[in-house]
Amino acid sequence: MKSLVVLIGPTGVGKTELSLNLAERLNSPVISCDSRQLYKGIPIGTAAPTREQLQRVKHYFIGTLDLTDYYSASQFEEDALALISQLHQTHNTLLMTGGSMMYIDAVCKGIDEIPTIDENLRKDLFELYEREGLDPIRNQLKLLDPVFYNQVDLKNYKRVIHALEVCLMTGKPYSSFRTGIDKERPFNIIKIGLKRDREELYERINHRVDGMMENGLLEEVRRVYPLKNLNSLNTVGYKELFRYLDGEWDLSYAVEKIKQDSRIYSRKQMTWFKKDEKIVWFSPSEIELIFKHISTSQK
RNA sequence: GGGUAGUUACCAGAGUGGCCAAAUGGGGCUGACUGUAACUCAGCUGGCUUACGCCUUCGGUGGUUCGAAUCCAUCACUGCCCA
Repeated sequence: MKSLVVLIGPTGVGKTELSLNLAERLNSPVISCDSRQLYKGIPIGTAAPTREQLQRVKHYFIGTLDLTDYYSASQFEEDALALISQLHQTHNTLLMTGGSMMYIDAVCKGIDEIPTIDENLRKDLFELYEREGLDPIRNQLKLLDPVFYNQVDLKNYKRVIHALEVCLMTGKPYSSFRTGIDKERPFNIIKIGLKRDREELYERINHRVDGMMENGLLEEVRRVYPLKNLNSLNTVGYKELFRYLDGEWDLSYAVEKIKQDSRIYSRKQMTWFKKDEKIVWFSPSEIELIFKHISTSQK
């Protein structure tokens, strides 16, 4: 049976460095599972692997998309499964790593088949929302999909709009696409979680942000500033510095906000991961111990 | 030394006699989340309690009052102005 080892953890916990060690031991490339490192041109703020790290181990899904490209968890599911299947021909065990919760689940559990939404329809609905608020959208959804209407958080405009998009696009209720059934994968999945004390994690995040600034994050943000409204740049590290460039915030405040938003993001990740009972959690020292055992048993 | 404004929960800041455990914002915490997900959204945030509720708070102390964060006296501290 082929396997996929998935290294999971919140932002800043140290996945990248550990993934290199693991990949070398497993003799596997690294399949990145990060919804932002996927994009070209934003390596500093997304803490993408460095050039040296990329040379050390072959990586997939790093810097492969343009910021203007449309992408989604569902597409990642498709792309990742195709890659995994191909790599499994030559590798028994593969390593995937990343913190994008939904992308991980898309690969491990699958996402229901839903047609991709037409760009214009999405735009029209969003404009309707901006113009008249959520009420007309809610009302249409209530008509077209009363089941989902009763399930959604009706204040969450993204979920509400998306559900309506699907209804209008397909002529069927959104809820009819939602099976809630996990897909079977033709390989064994091992989930390893890297954990750290919150205080330590926060410290690492804060330091990492300072390091990003020293490494030219502001320049990187300036370069993509003209594209600031793209979803790909609705991202911690960018949205805050955009506000600095807009003249709304001063620089030190924006940097503090990056740290704060990163901490919040790491917490949201943990909330999501906590529900996943398949994850086996290790602290860095426990991982070190395991590595030591592996290396002695190999001698 | 004189005058004046102030001292409210983690922070900022409303509240000027009962409807006050005390608006609001920030921060913090907890959670939801199957196609734009580093998105988007929600709840909690004095203590005990599942809850009804009870208890301790609005700089300190002492008063007035049926009743005080709110009124009075006094002490302490802080800002500003004058010496």
